[in-house]
Amino acid sequence: MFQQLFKSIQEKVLLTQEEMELCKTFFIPKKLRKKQTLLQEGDICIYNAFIEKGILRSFTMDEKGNEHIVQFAIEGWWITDLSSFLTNSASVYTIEALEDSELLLLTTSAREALMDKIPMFERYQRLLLQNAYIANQARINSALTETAEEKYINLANAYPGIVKRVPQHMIASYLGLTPETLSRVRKQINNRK
Amino acid sequence: MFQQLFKSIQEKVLLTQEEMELCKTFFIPKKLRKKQTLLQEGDICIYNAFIEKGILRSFTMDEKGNEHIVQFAIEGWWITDLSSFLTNSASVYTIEALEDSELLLLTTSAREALMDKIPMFERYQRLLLQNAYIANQARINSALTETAEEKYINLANAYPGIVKRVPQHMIASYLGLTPETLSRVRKQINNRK
DNA sequence: AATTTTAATTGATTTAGATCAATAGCATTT
DNA sequence: AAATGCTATTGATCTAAATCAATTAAAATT
Repeated sequence: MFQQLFKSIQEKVLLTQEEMELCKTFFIPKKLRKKQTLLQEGDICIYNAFIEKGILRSFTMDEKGNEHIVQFAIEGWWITDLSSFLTNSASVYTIEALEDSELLLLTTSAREALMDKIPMFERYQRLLLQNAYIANQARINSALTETAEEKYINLANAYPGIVKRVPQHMIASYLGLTPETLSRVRKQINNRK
Repeated sequence: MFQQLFKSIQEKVLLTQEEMELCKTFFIPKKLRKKQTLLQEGDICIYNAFIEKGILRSFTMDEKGNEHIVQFAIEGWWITDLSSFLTNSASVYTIEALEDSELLLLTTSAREALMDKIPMFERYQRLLLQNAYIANQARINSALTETAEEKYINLANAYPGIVKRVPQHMIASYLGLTPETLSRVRKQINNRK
């Protein structure tokens, strides 16, 4: 149940055996079936979720009913609406399982208690945030500078696991393209090969 | 010299008088005149910069010579190329002063030493990263969902200080628009008033 | 296996914003 | 105050991607 989590932690910091045991007590295991949600838009996000197995997405819905995917997350990654989670404000995102998934949930208070009791856990959280920050900067830069085709090719190279696992129209949504445009982009790429 | 920095820190965590004195010894003061750079694309970013006074931007240059502004930062904010800073890799961004500016610089090793000696400084860094992460998520969502006009109006509301202080074509660049488009968007908004 | 639902493709048309080009408005420098 | 270099505006045209619409393909459900 905790394999992926401790693998993720140990890649970044060193915990003692006792700290790892203590750590376990703060998480709430949770299974989600495909299409079930961890968070509904408008609700307050009370969990920071680590994914042991499966894949989830977070997305917004605009006035016209179009979904915009803000994040995908697979095994070994964390997902939450950080803004809602940290400030107890209504969430603008919905978080949904795209496959049957197994999660380890951390409430705000459990997260803070863990960081107070295990300083290396706070470091782990900071290192995760640093990586997420870098990834988001790269995504902003991509949105500002790349064509539809470049966006798709770069995503497929950087995260082949996600592109293979997720319906194509969701990849389009993540890239800020329509499904039709992504279909044509892919056709173009194949024609050239 | 350290007013803004300690104001920023104290908004997030509590340091003792001794910790604050210790803290000061790790920073390198630096003045930049308008148009001078803190970092050139291709160089390794060895500083994390806190801005006591002034305003800076980080940007990339594409093959056609177009600049794309990734970040603005004013008094009380931090700026760096986090990816280059943390991994000692060549920077893809240039960081430049838009006005005469006063900075406090932290090298990688100084930052790590500070975090080891003052746990609350690590917490401060984590809290900064959390806010930056939330802001970047919002910006990604904006790029995916908003029209040119919405992007401009929302930026002007969220950061009036920056929009007033920076040339219009740089605001356009930050929003992923051409200067011509932003000029027309502004005209439209004014015509309606 | 048949039916319903959901996803992807293809074509025709539209549109938001980009590009190209010229002009006008400011600041700075001489 | 003339000249130089930025900055913003305005108009004409172009284009990448969106939208609308229909068809085909693949999953999921009965």
